[in-house]
Amino acid sequence: MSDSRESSPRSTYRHGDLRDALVAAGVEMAREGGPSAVVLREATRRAGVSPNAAYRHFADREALLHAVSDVCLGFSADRIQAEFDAHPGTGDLESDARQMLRAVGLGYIGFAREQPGLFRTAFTVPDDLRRAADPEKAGLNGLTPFQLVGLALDRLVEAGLLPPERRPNAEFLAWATVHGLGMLVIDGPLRGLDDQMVDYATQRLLDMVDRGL
Amino acid sequence: MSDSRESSPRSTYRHGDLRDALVAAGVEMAREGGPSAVVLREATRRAGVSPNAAYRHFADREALLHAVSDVCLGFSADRIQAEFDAHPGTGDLESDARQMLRAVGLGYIGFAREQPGLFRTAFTVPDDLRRAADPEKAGLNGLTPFQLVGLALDRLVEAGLLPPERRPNAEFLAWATVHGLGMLVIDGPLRGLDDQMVDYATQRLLDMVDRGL
DNA sequence: TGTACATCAGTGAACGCGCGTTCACTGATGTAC
DNA sequence: TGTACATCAGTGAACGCGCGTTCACTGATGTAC
Repeated sequence: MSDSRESSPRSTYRHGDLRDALVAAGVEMAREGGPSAVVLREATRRAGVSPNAAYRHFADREALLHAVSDVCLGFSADRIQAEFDAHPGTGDLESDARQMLRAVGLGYIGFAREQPGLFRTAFTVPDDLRRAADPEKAGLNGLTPFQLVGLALDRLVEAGLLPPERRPNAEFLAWATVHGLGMLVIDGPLRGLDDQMVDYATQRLLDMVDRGL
Repeated sequence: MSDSRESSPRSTYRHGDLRDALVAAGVEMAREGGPSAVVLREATRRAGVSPNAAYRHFADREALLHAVSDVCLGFSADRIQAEFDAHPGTGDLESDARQMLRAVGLGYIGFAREQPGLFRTAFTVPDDLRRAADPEKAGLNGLTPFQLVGLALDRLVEAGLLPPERRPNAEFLAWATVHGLGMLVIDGPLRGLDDQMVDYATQRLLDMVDRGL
């Protein structure tokens, strides 16, 4: 303490929670530029740590990216949940079930539009690792987006609006639909579309799913 | 000719069609790794030319990527057209119209699965340029994928299967649907899915569109 | 309570790499006379 | 048909950059005695 050696303060030494700090930095980079913007060196820079320190916590860049991607997936689940909460049930089984599915779609596309970088990071996995859609990549409520869609579909079956024999794997259909619009709008040829037009397309898309499922 | 100076052969000098050679090289790179794999230096290398030679034909890397992307879009149109041709009309207006829309979907998803790199290059534009879906990014038949969807939808209207008031902008809906499945399957969380399962999901997705449009 | 020691999260420097882009240039080609 | 010349598609070398990753290390911390 009163030792007067010139050693620098080293306030960052023994960081405490470097792993989380790196992931948090990675998420910010993902927010700004999607998965390819998640750069290991930059993450350490933002965490105030030397580049190689990251290797204490991640095998390589890929491992960091996966961790970041999982967080993003959780965020998307939260966004969908928020849309649920904004549309409380009326008590009518049928309309509530349909509202719930719409809420999933709205939340999903909302997330894509509001956080395109995080969206792309959550839903495009890097080259080789093929992982299922299940581990603990959940939101605050403990559910993944995939499970939230499933929940909504279950309600539709309960309400008698979806024939039970069409229930299995129906997640893929609903999911693909909103995913496609999200992608086209944030990253594809539909980029120029103004907000109003996207709102409109979203509604019509959800109508189509409603009718077509 | 008989000049015995030691000057190297320079067979590549005055290339002849360097622009096309660079685009072709770019397409091959895109095929292997998507848009981010389209690397200017590598393109010149494959064309047997010095790196800066590219700047005679493209303002920068971005410009090359756009040219490559346009070619990919044309390829996708060709693939859709091939699916058309594989399902010749029976004469029945209704079923032909429906078959045609299905063919667009099948061709689109087929292209995504068979050529994921080209698919991603065709349908994800780089960061800033927001361009409409129209210039001469067409296939051999002179039509863009977007226009092909439109054609199929027009037939549905003619056949009385799609109410005219729902026709405007219906391209977005059909497009988003197949685009989403394509993306999820080649690049997203549905990557692990085996071919059979993807076929099945595709059919059900097209059923849904058929019913829901 | 004090001391010796093993652990291991961080440091600092360096590596090789491939990228996009710019520079001043050269020499094959097409055109005007 | 032959010659002078402008054009411009290519060369070759170099730049600065930021990346991922590896190396040998150091010193704060927790634990055993």
